[in-house]
Amino acid sequence: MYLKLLSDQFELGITNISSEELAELGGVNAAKVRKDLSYLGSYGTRGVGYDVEFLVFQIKRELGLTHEWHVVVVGAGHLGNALAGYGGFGERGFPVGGVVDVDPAKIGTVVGGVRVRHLDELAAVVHSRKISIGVIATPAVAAQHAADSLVSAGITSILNFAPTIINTPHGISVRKVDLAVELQILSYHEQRRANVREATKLKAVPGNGRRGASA
Amino acid sequence: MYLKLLSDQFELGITNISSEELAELGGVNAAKVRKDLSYLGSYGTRGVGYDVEFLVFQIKRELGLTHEWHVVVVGAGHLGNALAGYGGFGERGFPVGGVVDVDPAKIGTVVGGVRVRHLDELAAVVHSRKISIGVIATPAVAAQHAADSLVSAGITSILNFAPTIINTPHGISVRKVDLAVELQILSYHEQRRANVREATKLKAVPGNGRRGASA
DNA sequence: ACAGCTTTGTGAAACTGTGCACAAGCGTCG
DNA sequence: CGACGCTTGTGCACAGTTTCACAAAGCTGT
Ligand SMILES: NC(=O)c1ccc[n+]([C@@H]2O[C@H](COP(=O)([O-])OP(=O)(O)OC[C@H]3O[C@@H](n4cnc5c(N)ncnc54)[C@H](O)[C@@H]3O)[C@@H](O)[C@H]2O)c1
Ligand SMILES: NC(=O)c1ccc[n+]([C@@H]2O[C@H](COP(=O)([O-])OP(=O)(O)OC[C@H]3O[C@@H](n4cnc5c(N)ncnc54)[C@H](O)[C@@H]3O)[C@@H](O)[C@H]2O)c1
Repeated sequence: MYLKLLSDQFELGITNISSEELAELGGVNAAKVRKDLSYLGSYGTRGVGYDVEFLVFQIKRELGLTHEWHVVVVGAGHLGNALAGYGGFGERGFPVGGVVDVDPAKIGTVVGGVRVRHLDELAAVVHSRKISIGVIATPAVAAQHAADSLVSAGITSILNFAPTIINTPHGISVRKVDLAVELQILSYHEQRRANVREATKLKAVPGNGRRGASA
Repeated sequence: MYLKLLSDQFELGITNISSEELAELGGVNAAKVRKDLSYLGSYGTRGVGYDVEFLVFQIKRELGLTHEWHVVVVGAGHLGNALAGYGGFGERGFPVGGVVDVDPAKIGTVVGGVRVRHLDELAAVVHSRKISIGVIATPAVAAQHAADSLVSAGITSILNFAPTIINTPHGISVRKVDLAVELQILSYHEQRRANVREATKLKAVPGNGRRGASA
């Protein structure tokens, strides 16, 4: 978040920023900002603030963003297309270095300037570009297979969009983006707003008379 | 997460589950599972476990998923199309109840069975279906405008895909999905794996000799 | 009816994260 | 060149979360 905010500020011509201002932009506490940034090193100047450009560099260094990370997308369907065709990743340092699928109708088509290749060629795609991050955009049933293929091909980080938990060997980083979960969190808040009266009792008296219903 | 896991288990014909098993599926601690579930009420049976179907119902009730929540998508571009055309939301209780855009070329086209309407008609779309959740899939520069339009139309929850922080009045729930951030987290782990030697010093001696560079 | 086994529900402890408050350090200005 | 104002960096306290550990409770078989 800090990286995004600071990059945006830098674009606007801001060269220096205080923890107070940065906290305001990010909607967090200023002390937290300072503590977070202190993990990078002691790069602020007392009485002045932080040098925006320098801080951007330091955060990028810490996150490993000093060079680009090509990613490979598995599944060239709706989502795979949107992802590959989306320039935003390249801008943020993650160009799409390959797209694979199993559907003969998809193979050979070009999405986002990249030709779709067969899943069997995944290892070749990965090695040719030294790719270490894979994105799963296949249906849920194929997600585990996709993950296994990625791991065999030498991928060590996976971003999973399929709404299923995938199993990977130890040492592989996996992150899951589940849009339905995001919506559920929103619906929970909506629900809460709808009946504030009952909600206040939530933690105090959770069993609200329905106790025996499980019998 | 529990809802998803339990629903999946129920589909597989599992009618009863212990906190131990559920913890295993979710990759968390069994005591945590029990404490989490205890907030819903005391619905387990000692010596036996939890009734899967009943627990699914209880979680749905708590999350406000006893009825469907229609959502409105703002922006009918790549992402808006993928979202509207994606049946997964409807299945999980969030059917797309409307799509709006400002591009005349997009308006009138049909995505995922829904006709794209003009942003000006947002309030009408929202009221006709009693929609309270809006999804922003516009370019970053238009995200704030989209948010303002949603709020004026009466929306109280927003899911934002644009890589920018939006300002909303108090009382509006906002969640942000930033895919670049997910990739950055993965690249951080990759980075760590690449140089474990230096990484061990990270917290102890953060300023590794580059201190003066900001001057 | 009761022993033995299993699993929940939950205090208490351990751990992690957040925020306050202030000394230390830097820049500026008279 | 020293006083003053501003902002960082961090010790400490508080808050929240996770885990442990065990009594309570249900089920099965005798
Ligand atoms: N479309 C969305 O907006 C959206 C949103 C959230 C989550 N998702 C999830 O993303 C995934 C993809 O969604 P989609 O709408 O793009 O689906 P889709 O059906 O349009 O595309 C899936 C693609 O995966 C390919 N595929 C199938 N098995 C494969 C395998 N073993 N290896 C490689 N490729 C394989 C198919 O040929 C197809 O091209 C799904 O799991 C979905 O739940 C999609
Ligand atoms: N495509 C992806 O895979 C992807 C991934 C992550 C994030 N995003 C983000 O999602 C957003 C949309 O991406 P996209 O690829 O679909 O872009 P896109 O350009 O394909 O679509 C944007 C759509 O929004 C419409 N629009 C513009 N201003 C509007 C306004 N004020 N009100 C309503 N509609 C408006 C445009 O007419 C267009 O149809 C962007 O902010 C992007 O950063 C996209």
